[in-house]
Amino acid sequence: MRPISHPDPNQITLAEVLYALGDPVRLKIVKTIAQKGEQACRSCGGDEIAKSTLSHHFKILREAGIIHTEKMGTQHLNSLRADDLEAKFPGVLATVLAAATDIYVCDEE
Amino acid sequence: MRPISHPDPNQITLAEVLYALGDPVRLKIVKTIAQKGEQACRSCGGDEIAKSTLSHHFKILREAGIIHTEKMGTQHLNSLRADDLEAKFPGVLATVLAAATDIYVCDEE
DNA sequence: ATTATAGTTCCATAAAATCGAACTAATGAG
DNA sequence: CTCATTAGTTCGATTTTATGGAACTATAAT
Repeated sequence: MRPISHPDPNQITLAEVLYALGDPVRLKIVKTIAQKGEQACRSCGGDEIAKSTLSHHFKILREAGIIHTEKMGTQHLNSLRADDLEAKFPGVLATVLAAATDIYVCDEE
Repeated sequence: MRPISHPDPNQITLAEVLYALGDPVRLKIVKTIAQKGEQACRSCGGDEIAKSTLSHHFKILREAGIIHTEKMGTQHLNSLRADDLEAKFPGVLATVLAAATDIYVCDEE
């Protein structure tokens, strides 16, 4: 297992951020973290989606600079890089989250 | 050539909009229309990109509900559906456009 | 030590993007 | 009217990306 790497703020591009947000599953993950705080990967996705696919979605979000992933025991805690994003692309994450009314937050414990 | 169809406002989804915006070429097209008004397809894309690919990008934008395409003689005029988008997802398009400082507008005549 | 949990990685398949070439539709020149 | 031009679309082939199952790694708990 390779170490978890995150892009520097100056490596984050708008197109990549929007692309990462442009998927219902990832939008749901982001909204869940925004509303409920740090989340483990498994707490998003329900049973509908394969573990490997979920892992892939988190990778896309991480590489786009949207989330920060930290190892915590057996699980990975994911948080939003809200400050970095706000500094680079003011208002984008906030308006997107506000507009995501049709996306339901994950309800795992 | 099939007639040009556009989604109703109620068919427009946030994920699809963000996905459509999540590509440098399409972001450039949208920014160009926003800044310079209605544009023909060929006026965006320069020489780097194949005609068929450009056509595909316009289709993605159209199907996502971001642009409206109207036939005008031999060319197609594309305009932003800014009002529809603002009504559905307030602030999203505006903040994205404001954040797209690294995207250069097309300079064709 | 063994078992369980959380993720990742690998591999094969399915879906989407890209581009060249052939096509369609409207315009304009002769 | 016919022929050529311009603007886009559509088609088919190739490349890229997504998805999910199976095997693997790492930490924790019993």
